[in-house]
Amino acid sequence: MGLLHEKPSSGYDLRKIFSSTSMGSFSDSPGAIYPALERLEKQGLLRAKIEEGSGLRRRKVYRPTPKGLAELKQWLESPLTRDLLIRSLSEVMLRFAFIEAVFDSAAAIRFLQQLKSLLLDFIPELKAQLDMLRGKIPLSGRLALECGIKGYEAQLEWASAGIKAYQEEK
Amino acid sequence: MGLLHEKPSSGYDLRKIFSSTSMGSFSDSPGAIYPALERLEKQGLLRAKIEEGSGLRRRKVYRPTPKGLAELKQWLESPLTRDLLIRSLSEVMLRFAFIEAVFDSAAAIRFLQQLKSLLLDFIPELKAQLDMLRGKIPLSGRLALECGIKGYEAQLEWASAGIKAYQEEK
DNA sequence: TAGAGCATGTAAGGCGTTACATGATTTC
DNA sequence: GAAATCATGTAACGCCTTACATGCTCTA
Repeated sequence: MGLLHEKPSSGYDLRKIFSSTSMGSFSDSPGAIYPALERLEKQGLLRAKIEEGSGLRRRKVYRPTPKGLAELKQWLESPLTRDLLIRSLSEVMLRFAFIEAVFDSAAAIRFLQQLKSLLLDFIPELKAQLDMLRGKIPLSGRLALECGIKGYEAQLEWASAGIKAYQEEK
Repeated sequence: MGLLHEKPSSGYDLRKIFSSTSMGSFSDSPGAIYPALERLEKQGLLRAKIEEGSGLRRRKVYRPTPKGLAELKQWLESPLTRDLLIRSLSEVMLRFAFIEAVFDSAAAIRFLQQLKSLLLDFIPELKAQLDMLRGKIPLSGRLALECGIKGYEAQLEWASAGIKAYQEEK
């Protein structure tokens, strides 16, 4: 939906995008894409338009309906939760990637600030867990937890830098 | 399989583990776990033993068969690829988490070294991509790519620190 | 004896995967 | 005219999700 809002496209276009860039690892298989587009059309979130003109074979170009755009906006605006951060960082980044095109840079800043405060709460808790576990678990377990913490710290720095970058842009 | 090698368990035990710790986000639903255990048993990778003794209700405790352990080892030993790193960091960390229990700390060091050399190749390429894209894509797109790079850099540092930690342990 | 927790399971529906099928158009 | 590429689809199969079902055991 985000991609189609930026540029109305056919299933084949989406396949090319998914197979060339490793977009959060979406499937580029036709058996996934075409039925999914049909489902979204049936739900009234997308509308297809058949293009014939340009000498090539017919293409079905999809674009979001007003209802679809509303759903997309709702998804982008839904509050970030710790749960989402743990289970699906890729979804968080996907939302960030589309937020500027659907709203504006102010919305992107708000998103980054939300992410930042979530991380500022979360990281100390993880460190506390790590301290409690010290000595009780094998080295590999401790290291794995540390890897997670380092990753979140890197994200925190990144979010701060991102906020600055947006503010300097203006 | 990794969990069952560390400690033979029932489906209920696994559900508790998956719901309490957020283990790479495995599903704790009975409709996922019980059929999966049955499939693995049918494939000859697990063997179930019914425990009755301790006054509680019957429990089916699963443990890997020799064939299952061999498969587990093969999975843990299969070479790390860039593709896996991009698509499923959680699988990489899962493998690391079990490698010490199934093999030994020397294997864990080898794993970290493999990860390190993969990252040393990969990070400069990502940076080159970022440079090429500079000015051509919206700020949010550039930032998203930067977030990925920072994450990989954090992992690289972590892997180096991990190797040191193992060497000091000895 | 009612309820909470232990423990295993089943059924319907949804969606992704792999693999195959089809036909149009461009290129050599 | 053969092969590659464009472009859309279908079918079988597998697995997960949600929700429901079952029955045992311990505690109040």
